[in-house]
Amino acid sequence: MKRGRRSRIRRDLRQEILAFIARWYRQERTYPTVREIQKGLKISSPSVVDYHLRRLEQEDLITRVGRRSRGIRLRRWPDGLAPEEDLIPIPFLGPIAAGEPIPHPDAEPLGWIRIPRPWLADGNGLFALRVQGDSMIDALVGDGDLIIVKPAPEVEDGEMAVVWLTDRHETTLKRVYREGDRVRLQPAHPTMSPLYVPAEAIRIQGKVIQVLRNLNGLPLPVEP
Amino acid sequence: MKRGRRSRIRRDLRQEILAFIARWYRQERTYPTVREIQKGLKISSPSVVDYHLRRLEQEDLITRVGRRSRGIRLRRWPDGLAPEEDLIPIPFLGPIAAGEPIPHPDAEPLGWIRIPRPWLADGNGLFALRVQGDSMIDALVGDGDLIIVKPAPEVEDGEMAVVWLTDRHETTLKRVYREGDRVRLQPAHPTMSPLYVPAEAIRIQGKVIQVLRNLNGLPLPVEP
DNA sequence: ATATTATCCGAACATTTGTTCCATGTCAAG
DNA sequence: CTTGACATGGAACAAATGTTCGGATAATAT
Repeated sequence: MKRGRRSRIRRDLRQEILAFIARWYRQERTYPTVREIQKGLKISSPSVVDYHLRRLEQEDLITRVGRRSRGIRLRRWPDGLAPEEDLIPIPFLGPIAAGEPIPHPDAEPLGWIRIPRPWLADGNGLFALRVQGDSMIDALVGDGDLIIVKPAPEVEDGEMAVVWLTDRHETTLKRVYREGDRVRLQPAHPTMSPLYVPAEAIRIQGKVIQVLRNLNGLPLPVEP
Repeated sequence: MKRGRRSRIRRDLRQEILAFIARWYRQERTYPTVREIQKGLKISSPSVVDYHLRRLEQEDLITRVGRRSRGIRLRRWPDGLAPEEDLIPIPFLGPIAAGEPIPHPDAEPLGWIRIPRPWLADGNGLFALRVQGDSMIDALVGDGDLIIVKPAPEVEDGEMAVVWLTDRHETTLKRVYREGDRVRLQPAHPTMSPLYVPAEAIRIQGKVIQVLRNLNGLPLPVEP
């Protein structure tokens, strides 16, 4: 057995291989062969690749189907390398009614609703709530509507916000305008008159960035 | 050369192969090998498959990448075998304002908006309109909202419909209730009072099955 | 009928690809 | 240092896969 100079052990070769598979899939929409991985990562022998693939399989990160060519399948996507999804899952945190504060954003989601990516500038941190009752009707939000909320302690003047009124123990949706030491809460409905409250009597919970409503009976589906 | 009994020529074998590739891809998310096609369609020799694959390539229905295994790629999906898309394109027909009738459903679309499949019972025949102005505000539909409409000459009692008022030359959204020879048009807003008109003074244009609203400035994107 | 074209068939060849074997090297713990 | 787990290297085998070739048959045009 010949032995040239050994290259040093690559401590994270396993992760490199995983990432390579993911990148390959993203570009080619198919999985690489053992030898394509070998060449792509300049590994000296297919047996090394095979060795790591077995390990990855033990760790449940990939599966291999039989002896078929290109039989590698990713079970989990390495961070940041998941293929671009068209639909972004937003956690659904439950109903929201006038008399109750909104659920904590980190609460265990009751389900997920998937929103087309182009509809959202950034899906991060968003959550969805189902509106109960007509209390937000002057924000043009009716019973059963689904709202997508971005948590935020403050909002720009004029933005539609989820507001918790500390003294009334009420949640509402209003456009918020700061006016000195008080705040004007303006309904979306043009003929409704605004509400003025002291600045310390409200807590901004977040911005409403989207309202979704289905009219034909069934509400927008939330997947478990 | 031996010669057993020949099987009759399969006149549409080429199409069968194409369909087989599509089915295989739908299920496996990868492309079949020549011999997998051969076995799947009970073809006597891989050369027959190869022969048809060349033809399909000439017809620009598939591509083949080099000598790589599983190197077939579909260029067009045979009818009815396209993979299930998560997003259904709905034609966007333009703005709708109080004073104008809605565009004809068959009009040339100005763009497309893609709606998640689970949100729609059936995407067939639907179209999207952008609401202009506040004239439909008592249906909880505001300026800039996008509505998804299913064309229909009639609606069930209580359904939200796009209604053309023939004498006023106005388009509105209302819930429709038949009451003898007149019709009650009920706003979605609970405090607004209904409008009563003679049955012949309205034209039902369709049902509103969805309302979509983006609050953070940008309207829901319509792709050209 | 004859000619022409399209299709099929079996076999074999040439690569590609998955897999195994065994020797050897690397590294950290004891 | 010794040990053991982990990792690498080279080679070869076996199976799979893509491809070619010559000839046959079937369908269609002339």
